[in-house]
This record gives sequence, structure tokens and C-alpha cells, in this order.
Amino acid sequence: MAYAKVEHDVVIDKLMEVFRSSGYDGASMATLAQATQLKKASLYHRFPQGKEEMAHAVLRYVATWAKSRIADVPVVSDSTPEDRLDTALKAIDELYDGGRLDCILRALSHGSAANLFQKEIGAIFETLIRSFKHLALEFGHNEQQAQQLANELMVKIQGTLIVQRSLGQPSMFKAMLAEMSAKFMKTHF
Amino acid sequence: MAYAKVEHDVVIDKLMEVFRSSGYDGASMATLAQATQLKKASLYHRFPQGKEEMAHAVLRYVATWAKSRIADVPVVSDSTPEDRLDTALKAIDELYDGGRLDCILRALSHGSAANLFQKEIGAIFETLIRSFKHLALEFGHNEQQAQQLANELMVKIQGTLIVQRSLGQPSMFKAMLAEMSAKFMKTHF
DNA sequence: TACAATTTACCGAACGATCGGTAAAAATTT
DNA sequence: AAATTTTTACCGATCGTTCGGTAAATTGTA
Repeated sequence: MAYAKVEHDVVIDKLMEVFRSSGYDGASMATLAQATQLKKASLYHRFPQGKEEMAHAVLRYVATWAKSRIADVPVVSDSTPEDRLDTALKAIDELYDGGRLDCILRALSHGSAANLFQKEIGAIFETLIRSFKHLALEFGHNEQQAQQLANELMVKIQGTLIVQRSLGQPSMFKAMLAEMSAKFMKTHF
Repeated sequence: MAYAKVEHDVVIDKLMEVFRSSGYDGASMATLAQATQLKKASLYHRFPQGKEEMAHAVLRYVATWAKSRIADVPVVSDSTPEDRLDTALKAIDELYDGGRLDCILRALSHGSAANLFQKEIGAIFETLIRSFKHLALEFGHNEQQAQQLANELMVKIQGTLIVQRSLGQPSMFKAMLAEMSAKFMKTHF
């Protein structure tokens, strides 16, 4: 029988899709195999440590995503702070598909995964917060204000994803991003 | 052998404890039985529809909790709006043990439970939002401001629980409640 | 270039353990 | 004794995981 050849990037993407929508406990090997088009045994060839290693691989990808799409934005300069904030928030909006998709970091933070990936997830959150704090500083906010704005953004991203889903109001996420964008740009002197 | 007699309220409390910390998929019948001190078959006697019925029972309890501890606070009058807000937020703080405990509503919103309890969970959120909006109105905020404050509070409760855990900063939740309390009380004329 | 040796990638089948769920016996209450 | 509740004992299905083996790609050798 001809068998499937699947690119590593595609496998990671499909694994992330299952983990984020089903959570760590809800993602069964059978589901992960079906999603990746690989048989269970083939997944174990690529990830000898099984499900846990798959989740680690996904988080490694998310960490690089965060660095390239959020943290390194200021480096690609020749742009205004407004442009850079807009680019970063557009990346966030894309990551969550306008709030329709769950957060992979949250999905891997609960249940039996609660203590498995804590460090990596915390590091990614810190990267994101540091990046947005840096952006806030560029707008002229002081140290404390910048830190507070970055924290508030992360909290509202997570919170809005949950509340929006429970209330069935798919407009909340984009509205919240717009509101936070305005808050970043409005500096009080 | 003498067998266990466990009060209904205690069973519900233990079931909630497991669901909120393990999620719906992560909460196995074996775990639920161990936590309630009842054998699996005894749980099926009390909840013939199994895990799903147990979760429904827990949510029914949460709904009554929300009504008695949050929604009906204004009814027990002879108190200032400040007192009533403080009482409501203290109930929230207690429910989440200062941010150390997970949210049962969120825990039952994901994985294979995503579509099972949507309506009930949405209704509870709406009850809470309506209650806090009512409180905001008492402080003199206008319709739009009150709605916005209530929404913001719910979003920040959910978001802070997640971010606080991931960052390992157990002080965020209480700080956030205090900040929101101040925001409710500060009316702009 | 041709061919053999080795490594890499994938798969079907099965493992023990645990899953959610059930039937019938034993214990308790009324 | 009748009814209710908890228990023991068990079921088929699925869990994550492993094993034995095959197909394809790569490397080494002539």
C-alpha cells in the first residue's frame, strides 16, 4: 500500500489544530493520527516520547512564531510605531482567526497538562508581554504604564476568547483589539 | 461492609472540584468516584446519564450560586452600592480562592464539552454580567459605560486566571479585582 | 554508472491499562 | 417486606504505546 509522506511543518500545524480545539486530554492518538494523515505508529517514529513530545514540538513552533511575528517586528524598521503595533496586532488577530480559534497556550495549560508545559508556556507569555511593553514605550508611555498595558492586552486576549465563545458574540475579539490599539496610541502628557 | 452515605451537596462540591481542575475530558469516572467517596456504579445510580448529567448538575449549582451570591445582592438592601459591589466581588474572590482555582465555566467550555453545556454556561455569564451592569448603573455610570464595565470585569476575571497561572504570579487576581472595583466606583461627570 | 548496504519513514497488529457503562447481589432504610 | 442505595463484578471499547516488518530514500562501493 502506498503510504503518506507528510512534511514536518504540516504535521506540526495539524497537531496544533487538534491540541488547540480538543485540549491535551481530549486529543487522542487516534484523532492526532487522523488529522496528520499519519498512522499512530508513524507518529511515534517522529515523536518517540508520544503525545507529550508532540505538544512540546507544537510549543516550540509557537515560540518561534511569537519571536518572528511579534518580538522581531521592531527590528524590521523603517516604520512608525503605529505600523509596528498594527503589524503585531494583525498577527495576533490572524493567530486566533479573529477570535474564532482557541488559544493553544491555554489549551495546553489545563488538565493533566497543567504542570507539563508550564515553563515553556510562561516563557512565551513573557516574550509577548515584553514585546508589547516595548511597543508601548515607543508610544511614550512610562515604564509602569507600558507594563500595565502589555499585561492588560494579554489578559484581555485570553479573557475575550472565553467570554466571546460563551456569549456567542463573535465580534468581541476584533473590537477588543481595536480598543487596545487605541489605548496604546493614546499617550497622556 | 458498611457503605458510604454522602450528602448530595457534598457530592456536587467534589464533582465541581474535579471538573474545574481536570476539565471535562480529563475528569474520568474513576477520579470522580474517588473524589466523591462513591463507587462508580453508585454515581450512575445518582446520575443515570453519567458524566454529562454530573456536569449539568454542577452547572445547575453554579447557576443558583450566581443568583444567590451575585444577582440577588442588591435585593438584600439597606446597604450602599459600595457595600453591594464589595460583597459581590468578595464572592467572586472566594469562588476562585483568590485566583488559585480554575473557573468551572471555562473548564466545561472546551474539548468534547465544547457544545454540550454552551447554553447553560452562556446563561450564567449573562446573569453575572447583568448583575454587575446593574451595580455599575447604581454608581451613576450610563447604560453604555455600565455594559462595558461589566463585560470588562468578566473578561478580566477569565483572562487573569489564565495569565496569572502561566506567569506564576498569584497576586494578579486580587490586584485586578481591586482595580476593577475602583473603576466601578469612579464615575466621570 | 550500477549495485549493494544502510538508514529513514511508514504501517498493521497487538499490548496492558483504563475508559464509560451495566447487571445483579448485598446492605440499608422505610 | 418493600424500596432505595451502595456494592462487587464484569463488559466492550478505546486509551497511549510498542513491536515486527515493509517500502522508500540515502549512502557507500565498484
